[in-house]
Amino acid sequence: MNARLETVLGWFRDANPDVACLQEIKCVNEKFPADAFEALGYNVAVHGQKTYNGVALLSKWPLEDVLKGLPGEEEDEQARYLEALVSAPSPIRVATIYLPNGNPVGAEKFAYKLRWMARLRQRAATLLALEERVALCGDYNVIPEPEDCDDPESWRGDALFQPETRAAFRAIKWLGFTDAQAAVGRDPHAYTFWDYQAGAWQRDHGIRIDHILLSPQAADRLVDCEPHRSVRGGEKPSDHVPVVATLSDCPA
DNA sequence: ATGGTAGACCTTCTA
Repeated sequence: MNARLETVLGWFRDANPDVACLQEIKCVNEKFPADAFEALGYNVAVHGQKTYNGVALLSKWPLEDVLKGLPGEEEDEQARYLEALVSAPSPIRVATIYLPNGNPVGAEKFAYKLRWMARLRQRAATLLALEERVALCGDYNVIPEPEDCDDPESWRGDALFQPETRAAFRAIKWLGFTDAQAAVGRDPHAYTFWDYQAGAWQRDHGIRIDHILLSPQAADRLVDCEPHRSVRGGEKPSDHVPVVATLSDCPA
């Protein structure tokens, strides 16, 4: 996060999002550059962790009902989930999600990924029952369909593309959520991540793993959703690009 | 061909 602060701030000045979800900030709360975002007019909530993981939620509207950590496993100390109510005139409850990578398949990390996804499904069901506008946003580390990657065969053995992983993602979606990028007709499978290695960006060997899931009340307001692909070719890029959803104030 | 890069950090782990 701090290594790429200028890159991120540049994107914020251009895109000017009302709400933003960050993942993999890789720092404790005290080291998150909250003042830089506050200077741009954002309210900041951070659930940080040293070296690994860490998530943050930024909003031009006040944040209420802040929940840090995904419920359901008391001994889980990895900072991968933060949720808050964005108290705009049309409020929306937003979660920033850094779902476990899960590699290698067959080891404890993969079991942890599947447990984490089961817990996310529980939380998602609880949120749906509120019948509010809800957006679950972030790095899901899930390639939902073969069309969401350049070469499905090369991902066959990877935790991001296992049948169990994809089924767990569908199970969350089928509770009643809309995959915002898939729902808008234009480029539904456009990639959101290109590895730093082996010229993945230059060869367009990308994958779509960053998702925005919307409750029915939020999906009713969906106008557009697209990854900001061009930033991947910029200075000091992340290996992920922002996925931006536009919601209207009134039902479409 | 199991390669290659990046970040935070205790010189290795995670992705």
